[in-house]
Amino acid sequence: MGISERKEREKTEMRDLIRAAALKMFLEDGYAKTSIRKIADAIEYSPGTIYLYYKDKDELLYEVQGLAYGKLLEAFRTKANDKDPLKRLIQMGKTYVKFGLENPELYDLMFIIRAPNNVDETSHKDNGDHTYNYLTDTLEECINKKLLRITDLQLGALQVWSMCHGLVSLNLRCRLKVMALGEEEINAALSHAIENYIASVTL
Amino acid sequence: MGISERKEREKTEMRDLIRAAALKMFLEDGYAKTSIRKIADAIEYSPGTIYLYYKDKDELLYEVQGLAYGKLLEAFRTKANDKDPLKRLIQMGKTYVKFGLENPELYDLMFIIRAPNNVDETSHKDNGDHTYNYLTDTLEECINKKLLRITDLQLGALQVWSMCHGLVSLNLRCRLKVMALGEEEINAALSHAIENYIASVTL
DNA sequence: CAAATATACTGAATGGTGTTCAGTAAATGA
DNA sequence: TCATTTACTGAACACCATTCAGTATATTTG
Repeated sequence: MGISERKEREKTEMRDLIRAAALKMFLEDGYAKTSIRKIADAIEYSPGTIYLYYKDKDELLYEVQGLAYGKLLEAFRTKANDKDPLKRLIQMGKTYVKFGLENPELYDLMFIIRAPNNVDETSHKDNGDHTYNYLTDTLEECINKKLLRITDLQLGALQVWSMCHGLVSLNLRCRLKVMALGEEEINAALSHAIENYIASVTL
Repeated sequence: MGISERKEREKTEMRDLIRAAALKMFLEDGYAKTSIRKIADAIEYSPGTIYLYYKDKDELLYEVQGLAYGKLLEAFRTKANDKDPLKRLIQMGKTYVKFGLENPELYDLMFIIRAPNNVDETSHKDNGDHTYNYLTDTLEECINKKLLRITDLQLGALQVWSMCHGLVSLNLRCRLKVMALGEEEINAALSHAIENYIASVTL
């Protein structure tokens, strides 16, 4: 029976269509401002149809998060691949911050938005894990080669990630206003902060 | 004329009433889930009345942020006041993280929610500034006494704050799931991370 | 004191949101 | 050919922030 296979194909194609439209609109206008109605309009279907393919808006967010984690991983692979793990670590930090500042809406949905807690995890989790592992692998190499003041892998990863996320998210949410810096100065400060931090944990 | 003074008083009393109800409900249910209608219900006025005292929901958020910054400052003053600036810095870090984890909805509205950009700043800003200055003052003392690997005050403040905010916000948003730790372990990890970080920048 | 004005408040209405579901029309299977 | 399954629709539901004509009370003026 080729029919059921075709139906299967059409089903995943429809899911892809919805996901793609959602990604585009989430990127442009953000998750909150993108309504199911608008997505439905964009793909020329009725709002109800989307619910035949996705349980709710959260599940759609979850899928797009998977794509976004993949994009970040790709950025790491192309821009943070120095042989020297320490240099790679610095490249990673800068790539991460740059990624966040250049894709604010995407970063938002990846790490700032309240995560849906009603969705089963599949490929989404994989992409997230792979990206996180890219960090732990690099960090492990640094630790093994005794390049860092850091000795605990998990604790180190938590620190590096938190520092980078803190820099990006405080800036995206305009909470660095208290520092009374111009936009240029802020970007420079973020860059300096990440360099300076890695330097301070380097032996 | 005592009348206009009484009217003035009544006006600020009404603002206080609304602000207090909003604070309570924001704390319990979060900003997003607290509707103007619910606040109006709680104080037994109609929704329209709230708009006679606050321009919009954002302005209400802005006011409550002021209160929240004040609460954090109070926590610093009572729990992070060691004479030794280095010890004080560590106390501050721990106090900050504890504050965030114990008041998730408050922390949310202080540092994670999209800031309103349509509001004039007054006492809100003051509270935020004072809290930030508590950090820079402590850090400045550490730098002056040459206790830290940090030399630039602003850069140092940015780093310390970002690290703490990163730890809290990643955890509040359940993004530390990738680390596959239990709740107990996570809390310990956050505590360790902050200690370990300060230690690594200590001379 | 009475009339005019200013103030405080209401609640229905507007235009949005996510989500559901009875109904329809087309494709498939018997 | 007819019954059934499948895909889709769009109106309806219960919310949301915000506005504004209308009302009722309080104050000021003549």
